[in-house]
Amino acid sequence: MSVTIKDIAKSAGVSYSTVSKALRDSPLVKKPTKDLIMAVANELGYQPNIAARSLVSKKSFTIGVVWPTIEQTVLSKLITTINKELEELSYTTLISINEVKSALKIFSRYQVDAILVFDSSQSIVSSYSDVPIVMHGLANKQTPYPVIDVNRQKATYQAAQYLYKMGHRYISYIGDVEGDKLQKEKVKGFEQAILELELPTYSFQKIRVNNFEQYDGYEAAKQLLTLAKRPTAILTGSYDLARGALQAIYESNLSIPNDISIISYDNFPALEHFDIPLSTVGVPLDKISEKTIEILMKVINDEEVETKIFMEPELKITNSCTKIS
Amino acid sequence: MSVTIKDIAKSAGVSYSTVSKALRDSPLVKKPTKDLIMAVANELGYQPNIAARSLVSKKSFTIGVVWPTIEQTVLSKLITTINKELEELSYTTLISINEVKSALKIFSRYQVDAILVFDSSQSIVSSYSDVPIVMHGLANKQTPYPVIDVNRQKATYQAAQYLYKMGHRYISYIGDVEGDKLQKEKVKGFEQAILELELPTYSFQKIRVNNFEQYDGYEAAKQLLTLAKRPTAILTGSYDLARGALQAIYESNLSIPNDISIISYDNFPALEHFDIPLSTVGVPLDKISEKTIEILMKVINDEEVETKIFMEPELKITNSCTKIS
DNA sequence: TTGAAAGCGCTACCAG
DNA sequence: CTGGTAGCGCTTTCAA
Repeated sequence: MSVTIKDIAKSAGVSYSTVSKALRDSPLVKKPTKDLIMAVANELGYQPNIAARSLVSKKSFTIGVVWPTIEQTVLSKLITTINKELEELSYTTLISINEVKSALKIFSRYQVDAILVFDSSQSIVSSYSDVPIVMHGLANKQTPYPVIDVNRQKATYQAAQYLYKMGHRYISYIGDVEGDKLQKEKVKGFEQAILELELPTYSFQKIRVNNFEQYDGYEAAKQLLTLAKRPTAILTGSYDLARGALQAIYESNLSIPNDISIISYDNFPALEHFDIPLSTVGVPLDKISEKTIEILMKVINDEEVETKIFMEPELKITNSCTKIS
Repeated sequence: MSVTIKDIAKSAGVSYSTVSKALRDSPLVKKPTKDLIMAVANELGYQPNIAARSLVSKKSFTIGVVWPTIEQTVLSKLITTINKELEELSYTTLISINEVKSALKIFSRYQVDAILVFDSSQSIVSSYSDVPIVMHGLANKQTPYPVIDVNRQKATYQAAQYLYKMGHRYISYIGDVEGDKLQKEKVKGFEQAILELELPTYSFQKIRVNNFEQYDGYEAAKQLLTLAKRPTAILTGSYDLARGALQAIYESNLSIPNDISIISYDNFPALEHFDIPLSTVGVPLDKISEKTIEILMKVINDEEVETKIFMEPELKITNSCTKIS
């Protein structure tokens, strides 16, 4: 059997309610008593039983994260960041990779304080019990819980517009053109730019990739670079695709940005270790994470919170883009 | 408040101990009563409180998985598989991405039935409380808990020997030569083959890569293929590296296996969608998963279990290898 | 400042 | 077969 507060009480010669208070650092316990109890607890290797604690206090200081698609590494960075920040707020993060419905059930049974759902499949989430839910995904529907969404369309739109303003007229988009709604939004933004700029559609190009690995970006870019009229600028749908594209460009002995400009969707701080820092557009990872924590804390404390939270992308231009005449 | 068995009892007009029994499908409750209770529970959207349940029954039917390195996608496949199999045994899997020590603390506080640790850093894990631990990693030290290890050295050794037997005398290894112990084991197996075969060391080659992405394999293979005396066979340290290498080979207009043979370390069922199926060596994913579940169930049921479990690699040869004269 | 006691939601045992 | 009741480990009144 593991050691309980009763064991500590016996060992320290106090009542077990005093132990409980001491361990919670209550001001109702005298310093010496507290110290003694702490010492004994330490020595015995005491670990509080969360089950018992949350049973009475109705608080578990735990956030459940529903992440059915661990294969998607993009999220791993965000989840790691969120995990770290929650830890600093003395919250524990537990992750389930089950499908949304069953993961929700698990977490509600565990009486976590809140559930954070990552789900691009946009399935309707009906809440079990009364555990508050926060979701990452598309905020297009009316939901009973807050959804944090990133304005992907605006991001690619912004990037395309910027490239246009810099004089580019042959711009290619590399991304998952036939993908899920999240991906389609990015394509939409690109297309919107075409429309508004009233440019001939042939001057824009979409290259389809099947997934988001570096290699796909490499292949797509290679294909582009052999065109008779090769693009003067490339916009990629993800960081990994950009990495592949960069490689293809270097291999073709083209230089960035003189021969070709490049901007990538995604915005997290891993993007620095290139010869030329990559221009990016998207919501910075730390801002998403910060907002997520903020919303989580709000729902936990029963504060009012909007159900649709759109985050604005930021365009970060570096030397990977240049003006052409 | 969420609904409890007392609410159900009131609604169904029975005692709450009967409800408890009915929900656990006990034979001590008559079918009609059971049906009634089930119906009411369903209607009320009842979710059992795990905290309360495990508090009294000392069983949580939950396995805690410690996975501090989510970035490593190789593991994501294995963990997904294990998760699925545990689900079928009606066990719940909860994942923590915190560092080993703090994750162990969390899970022991949650009174999970067992903790599964994935840790290549080989840090010594001291058990909190009495939750049994099963580890994936290096089984070289004496530990108080079972460690499941894969004989990586034997795997690469086997592969190199096989290639030798097929007449190859110029064999290159692509992998993380300076990596952690897990990676070094693979290198060791390769080197062991060189030694035992008493071949001049120059006929073997190790190409160092920094991480395990497809692109690294691509680059490494490219480098190899431009050598004056290019290898007739390549052994890669991972699936992703192999994919990159394949690409480089195709681009050089070489054909597999006529111009070059290739074997990859890693052994899971994603390897089929190549033009030529890849030869592999390693412990099949499903066998690792199966063994893991077996050990977990044993430690949960307090059965005796060895502390060092070595799994034997399997060499699967396909058309990606051929004999040369 | 400390201790005693109630009770969180549930299981398990015993009585009927 | 069903109901009553003790108690899991803990927090939180209320008394002392």
